[in-house]
Amino acid sequence: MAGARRRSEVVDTRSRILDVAERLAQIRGFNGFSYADIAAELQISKPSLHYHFPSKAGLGEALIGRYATRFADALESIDDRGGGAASKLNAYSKIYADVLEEHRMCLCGMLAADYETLPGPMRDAVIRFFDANEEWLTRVLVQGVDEGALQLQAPTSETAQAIVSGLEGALLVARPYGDAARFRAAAAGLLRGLSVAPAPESAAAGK
Amino acid sequence: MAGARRRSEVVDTRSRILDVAERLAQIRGFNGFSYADIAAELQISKPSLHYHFPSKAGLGEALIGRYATRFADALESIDDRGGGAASKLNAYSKIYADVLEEHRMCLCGMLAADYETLPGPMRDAVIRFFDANEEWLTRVLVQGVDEGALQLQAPTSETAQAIVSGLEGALLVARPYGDAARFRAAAAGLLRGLSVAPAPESAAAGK
DNA sequence: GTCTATAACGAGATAGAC
DNA sequence: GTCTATCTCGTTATAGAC
Repeated sequence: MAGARRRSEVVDTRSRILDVAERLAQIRGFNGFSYADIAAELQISKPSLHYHFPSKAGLGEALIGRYATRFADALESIDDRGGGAASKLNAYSKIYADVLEEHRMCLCGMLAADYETLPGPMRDAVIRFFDANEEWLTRVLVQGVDEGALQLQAPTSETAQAIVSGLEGALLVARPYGDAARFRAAAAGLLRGLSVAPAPESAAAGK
Repeated sequence: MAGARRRSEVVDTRSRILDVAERLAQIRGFNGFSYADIAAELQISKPSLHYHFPSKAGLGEALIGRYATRFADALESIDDRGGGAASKLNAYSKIYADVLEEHRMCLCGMLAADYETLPGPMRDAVIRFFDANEEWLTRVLVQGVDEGALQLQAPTSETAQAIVSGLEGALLVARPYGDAARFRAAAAGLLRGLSVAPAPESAAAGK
């Protein structure tokens, strides 16, 4: 029976720590929050945090790991839903829009800004996050080209890179303005011009 | 004769402080460097820095002010050089490429990430920087449309916003990879697809 | 203008009791 | 697992001599 009912609370303390740390990291950057901030919000002591995450570097690794897993799940769920490449790209863009809705930056976009100050393992995980996004996008773009739904203006992998960085930049700049419309305009223009050159028959649909 | 020959040194101490602080802010973020870092690099004491810039918030304001002025000068210089809208947009993109060459992020792109932690005056200055960039880009896009050299796929001001955020994002993501080609690919794809839809006669040039 | 010395605070982290 | 108490260090900033 030892360990029979781990995680019996409604939400795990470890998870609640990660939730708070994640939000703070997305809003203030990895160097913009402290154990004291998390402790105050969860009303526990700093040493309790250190019990769960001995070092902030380790906390940071756990943060990216969970975020990347959740992101990968979201991409898998888009695939499972089926549909054309254009609708998948719109769903992809919506993930970013939802992040902005909470007045957050993408965690890994924020960590890309903090990159020079991050411990090695966190750096590697940030790179892996972008790589995974680009691989998924590349698959979707190839599907779109095969379907005849997309006409790319540049090599597939470069287009994937431009989409990732374009959406990250749209988040980065829109957030100070607190303007979701700003993000939508940049994202729509990006997808339209860069890759979602719709097949002629749907060109005037405008939806 | 008092004040007859201010700034007699080869380079002003104040300017040298700003130079070092600027580079550190662009690479590590505004919360990622300290007075001690600047002092060590210039081999002067921390209180000497405080003589020139009593508070870090003031230093930050001076940082953005000088950066924005220099940026505006660069844009004016592009205008003075004359040429078509497409070549102006390429020159604009090159400003960003040159920043990446020094392994830096755009100062205001970095400060956009740090935005929530910045003092009010710095926030305002960051917004003004993006506004000024978009105003200049809007003028260039209008020129390009008038010339018949550009065909926009979205309203002019939205296209300008997408260019700024697209280039900022391309810097943000390319920097961790240490890959200038990554930036060039994203920037080229962005300009081509978003606005620099070249007039039919130059479409196949590919230079 | 630049220095030494120091204040005042917040950071990440540990010891050890409960 | 959580706590109080504490450590050590780095941070911005000031006092006051030169």
